[in-house]
Amino acid sequence: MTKPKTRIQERNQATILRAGLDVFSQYGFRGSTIDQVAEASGLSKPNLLYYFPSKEAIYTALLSQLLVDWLEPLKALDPKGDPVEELLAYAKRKLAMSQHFPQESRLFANEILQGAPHIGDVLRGELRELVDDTSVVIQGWVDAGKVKQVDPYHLVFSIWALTQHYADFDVQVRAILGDQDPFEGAEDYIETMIRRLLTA
Amino acid sequence: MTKPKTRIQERNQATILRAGLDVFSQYGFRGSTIDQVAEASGLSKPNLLYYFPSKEAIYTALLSQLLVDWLEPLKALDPKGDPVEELLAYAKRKLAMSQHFPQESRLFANEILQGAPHIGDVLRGELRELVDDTSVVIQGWVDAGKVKQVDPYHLVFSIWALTQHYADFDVQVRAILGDQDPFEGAEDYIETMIRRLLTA
DNA sequence: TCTTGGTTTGACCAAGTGGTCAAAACAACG
DNA sequence: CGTTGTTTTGACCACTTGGTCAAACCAAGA
Repeated sequence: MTKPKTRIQERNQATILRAGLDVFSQYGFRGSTIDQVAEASGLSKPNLLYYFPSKEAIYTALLSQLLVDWLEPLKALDPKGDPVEELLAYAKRKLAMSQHFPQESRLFANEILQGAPHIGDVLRGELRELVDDTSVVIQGWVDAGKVKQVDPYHLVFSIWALTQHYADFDVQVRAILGDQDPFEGAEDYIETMIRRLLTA
Repeated sequence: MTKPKTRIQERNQATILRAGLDVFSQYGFRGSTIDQVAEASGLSKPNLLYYFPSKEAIYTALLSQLLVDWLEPLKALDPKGDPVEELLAYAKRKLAMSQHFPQESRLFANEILQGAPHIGDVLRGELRELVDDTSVVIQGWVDAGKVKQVDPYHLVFSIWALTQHYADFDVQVRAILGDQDPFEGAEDYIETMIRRLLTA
């Protein structure tokens, strides 16, 4: 059994994780320093290392929490629901995550860009199984004639790509759109794209 | 006038840039070290610094070359061509770049993820103008009824997202697809997606 | 009050970092 | 061969980095 945490522990660990997310999501694991995280969290470096044993511990704590949130929406896809609406709901949920938790998206992107050294196993294990299962469901919809012919795997990839792009490439998107909010247009666009892709 | 380069300079600078691409594309600017680049290029660190004055000089040299290659395909879009075929050709070209030059794509992704500190000006300047121009062309096609109603900006974003995803998230895509080559399915999928989006 | 256990910090360390420099090694040409 | 300009390197430096540690601080209960 794990020992109960004091309120101070609870608060400081949360503070550190938030600060770590700020820093790691921007610079990646190697490009970030403990001092940056300490600075961002308002704690001294030794104090920070009192709550987490190492830089890596902060990073992996963030990543494992992230993976839970990340896989959850795909699990929520209901095989018995209306195919197009289910996939649309999934895409919208992913887009909302890009809008409201862009740092999580960028943290993930950084990890993948660097070759997924910390989560390669999860990708080849849990994630792969989950996408395999989802693909079976989608293929079922295709075979039943409920949606047009489409490769299930690449469909999933495309939803990821389209939605995460607005978080990961936020700077670029805003540089081009200027003052305009990207996410309004994005939601309509993605809905249109998916509907035209899947319905006759 | 710039002084002519010797053959050795030519060769070593090219070697260094290739090595720099390997390293920077994986770890980003801050996460990479001169020693890594030196190691990867087979040169000693002082020797490397004989050809480039600093780590940043290598990085910016790579970035500026990259930006040229990056913007070029969009410029090649022909307003007088067939709309769907033009956009398909653009997407395919971008996908081919993801396939054959994934490191360039990841270098760019890293730079953007970190907030584009070195190329923010280019994004807000040259890139924005280019996309503005392209959007006018696409909107013209829409108004002329040559393609279905679609937001030109988000259409461009979606082509970027779909194609670059296969380079930037290569590890993840391959973790899910296993031995299967991602790019075969990707090309068909993207073509289908764009056709269904744009044609009745 | 004193004690106890969690909390915070200044000082420190070894390794890694970007970068310099003088000297050595080399290439090319008269 | 000797000279001259280019290339390469070992040694070095100041600073940063991840991490340690003993000591100080503090909160709460006996």
